[in-house]
Amino acid sequence: MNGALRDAVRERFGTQAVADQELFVQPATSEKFGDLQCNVAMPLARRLGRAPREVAAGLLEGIRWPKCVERVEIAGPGFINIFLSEKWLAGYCARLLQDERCLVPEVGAGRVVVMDYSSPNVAKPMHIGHIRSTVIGSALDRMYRYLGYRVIADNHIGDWGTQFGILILGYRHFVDQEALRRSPVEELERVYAASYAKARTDREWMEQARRELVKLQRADPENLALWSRFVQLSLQEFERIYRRLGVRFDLVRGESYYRDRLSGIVAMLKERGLARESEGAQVVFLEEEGLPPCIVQKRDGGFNYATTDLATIESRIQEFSPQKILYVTDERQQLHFRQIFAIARRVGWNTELVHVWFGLMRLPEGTFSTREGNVIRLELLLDEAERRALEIVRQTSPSMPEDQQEEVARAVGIGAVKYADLSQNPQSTVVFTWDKALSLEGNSAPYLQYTCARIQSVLDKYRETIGPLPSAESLELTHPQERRVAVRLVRFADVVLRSASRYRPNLLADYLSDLAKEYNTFYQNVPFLKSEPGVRESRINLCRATAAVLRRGLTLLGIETPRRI
RNA sequence: GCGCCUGUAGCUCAAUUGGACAGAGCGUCAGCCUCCGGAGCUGAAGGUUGCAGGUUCGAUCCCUGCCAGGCGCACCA
Repeated sequence: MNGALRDAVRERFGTQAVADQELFVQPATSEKFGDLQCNVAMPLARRLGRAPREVAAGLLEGIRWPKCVERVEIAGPGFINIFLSEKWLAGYCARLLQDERCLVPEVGAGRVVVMDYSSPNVAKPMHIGHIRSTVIGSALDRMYRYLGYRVIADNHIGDWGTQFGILILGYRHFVDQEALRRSPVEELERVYAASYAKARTDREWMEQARRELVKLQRADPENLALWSRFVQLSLQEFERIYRRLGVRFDLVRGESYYRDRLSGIVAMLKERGLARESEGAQVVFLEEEGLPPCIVQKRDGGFNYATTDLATIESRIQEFSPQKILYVTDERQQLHFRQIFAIARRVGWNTELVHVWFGLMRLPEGTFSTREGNVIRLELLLDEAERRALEIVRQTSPSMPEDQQEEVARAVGIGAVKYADLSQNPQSTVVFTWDKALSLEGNSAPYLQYTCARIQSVLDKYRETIGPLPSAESLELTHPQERRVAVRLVRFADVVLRSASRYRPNLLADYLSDLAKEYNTFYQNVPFLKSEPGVRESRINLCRATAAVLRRGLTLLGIETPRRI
């Protein structure tokens, strides 16, 4: 359809008239304006100095529409309203029902994208601040994979750096082995905090920590063994959380993985005249880009995160030749990545680098920090989510066996936590409250899961009382509400594409809740199991198609859909 | 001081990057047949999109200036 319009524009107004990327058709803003609309006539009219309606009329004259178009109207100042053929809509839903992929095209086939998300620090428990990167990153990961991209999800954990000197020293003096066995990461964090506090007032202690760090960097066996143990303990705990969240990485390469490349990066930057000495450090100046200078080697000869990130890019390009590398981090790193990307461009690395940033998570009383002691551990949040969900499941499904209740509570609770984050614009700041994070009503995961379970139940009932599910071909739209559902099903593929290409899972979440709402209206107001044979089968198929899209959509967001909830 | 972001219904959030009378959920109010799962459905009330200008057929969106808040700005990541 876009093609037909674009061709018509080119033919009548010249090839320069519109850019390739320009959006031509979009969902209509109201159903009285049809199913789709095209607004291209108005900007075009301005450029041509003609009346918009006249341009629209000229555009439509003799245009060769695809067969899905029933009729077209010009309205208002020059809107082109497109009405889809009912028969085509029904046919599309029938095809969607028979297609494993819900007719979502594999636009990413043959393309590679590296994704960098979650990335917690070793020796610190994951807290609620980590959830956005993990959940948003994981949703984008799933969407890109589904679109046919080869995705390499790399958990770039903070496992190297100055903090390990302090930690090793603290470990030697303060560790409580019993506590370490009980709750390893919690204990490591305590040890680190104690050592850090001492270092701030005690110069000698600070100096010792620095020596421990140097020993580690020179591969002293004892310190290396300790470091490696800290990493292992932390990874085990992270893994436990990832399992609960259904998050999986292809690689877990911490910063340490790139440590042997760091001096090479700096040497390369110097050689190309990009880095030069300033105040004892090696610095890349980025005046042309309007950015502040970026330090790539400290005065003491040590490297910092900028160096590591550059080395990481180099390594990823060499190993995977990705078209794109995605970083999902909070907004505070915007400047840092703009610097890194600018340097990468100067070096000549032409992989597309994208910083997908999201707003900070805060508490009502302000920013949280380890030092303030007001962090909320991620595991605690997940526990609470499941607990609240279980309470409700027990109320609403008292006859369900206990282990199934728990299983449902898990899916619902975790789903609610994820959905709370995924359903809003990533870039907005989140003020954390328990009730918001664990919302189980309104526009929430359980509403969508409930809708899926209801459809499942309808299908079960059909098989029980009528027979095997009907052939997928029989699908007709005989009620206006069916049409509303069908129009939305048709949009699914576009929504997935748009949501992925704009790095906005909330666009998909919005769509799913809209679809579920239309379906529930249908469910509530239009009989189907009790309607006449024929119509009944058609409506059952519409239910099935809806379920397929809801399930697929939720899976892309990383949310489970239990058969019953 | 410079830069990035945010400000939308009482509350929590949308709005397909300039489109048609700004939409949902929660809360409030009024309803839903011995009927497929009531975690549901139908309806009502609720708005000067922070403020003031500008650009044009048209602005929550773009430009300028204010106000309020968040974040960042050379050796932490």
